[in-house]
Amino acid sequence: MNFSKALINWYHTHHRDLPWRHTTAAYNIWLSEIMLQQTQVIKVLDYYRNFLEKYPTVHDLSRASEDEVLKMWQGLGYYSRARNLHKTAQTVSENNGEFPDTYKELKKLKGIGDYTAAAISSFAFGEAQAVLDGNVYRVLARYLGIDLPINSTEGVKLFKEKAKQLLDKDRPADHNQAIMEFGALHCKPKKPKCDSCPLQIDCVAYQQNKVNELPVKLKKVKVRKRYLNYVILQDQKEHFLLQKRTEKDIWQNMFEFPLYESQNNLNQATTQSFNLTLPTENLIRLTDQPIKHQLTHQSLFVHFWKLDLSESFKTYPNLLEDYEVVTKEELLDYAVPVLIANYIQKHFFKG
DNA sequence: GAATCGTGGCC
DNA sequence: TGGCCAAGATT
Repeated sequence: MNFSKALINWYHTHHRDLPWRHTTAAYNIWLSEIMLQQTQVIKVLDYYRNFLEKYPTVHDLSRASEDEVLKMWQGLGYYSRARNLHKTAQTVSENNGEFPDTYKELKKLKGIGDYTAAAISSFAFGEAQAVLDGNVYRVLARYLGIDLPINSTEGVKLFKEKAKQLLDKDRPADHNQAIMEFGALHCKPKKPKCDSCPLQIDCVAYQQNKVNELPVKLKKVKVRKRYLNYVILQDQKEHFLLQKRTEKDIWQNMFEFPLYESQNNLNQATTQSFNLTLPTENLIRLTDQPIKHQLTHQSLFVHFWKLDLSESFKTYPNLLEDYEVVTKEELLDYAVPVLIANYIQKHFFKG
């Protein structure tokens, strides 16, 4: 039995029942694939359901505001996906709501790269394009015994060739689903189930006892440390200040409290530290130890501070130009990083 | 083309 | 615990 047939046979017996596998609608497939990028299936389920409920069609999504889409995406991470999703929804909506039906045209849309174009074109339109995601890299590296780093230029080129060669061009959708599911459930990163593997006999890594050494991946993660200070500014009317992150940085277009980024952990601060045009007053630090928040390339050490004004924010009109003034309840309507969402919950709603 | 973009679970 | 990993794309 050849590679693809063995995988498809395995898939018929072992695949998970996932909601986006019950449809060939390009909109649904696209939505699920964007969400699944660098994200585990289990985490996507709720978001996928919520999005489809709120935005049944691509037109509904296109008419939403980016702020609302980001709020819906909150917690899923890699927020550029949400911004690109929104942008592509508008592009497609203007095209009568019809997605391009070829790999080549799909790739022109924001947020759709090699993998996603292959996934949509094969799942929704039956085009013979081989997907190449983390699962496929792992399965192919082991099955073929390839030790070229999967994230090197040469490696990517070779794996693309191999994936294309092995694709069952008569059943591209089944083949793609099968190889990814097989990688996710059977040929796992750790403790792969080689003992019951349908590919065991032909698997180079298994035969050479190199399963745990493949795939090879270059690690080049230099993590930088950042020290963030957020001040929870409350006025006499129990209003709070938020601002939108607009720089090309983490959490672009999401909201946060007034921020002062320092060079080290801060023991004391004033309103001047935060560039706030208020009478200089010392702030009270709410956090004893900084909250550590780990991103892929950054370690964040975050302190929260507070200052209760005895006046209204309206006393300081220039503040209103730079910040959103919101009530405690309205804080929950803004898309904020998980770190801040957690602190809001803890500080305002659980004591 | 290397660097960058979140978050949570796992061991 | 800290590094690795998860249906990658963009610049």
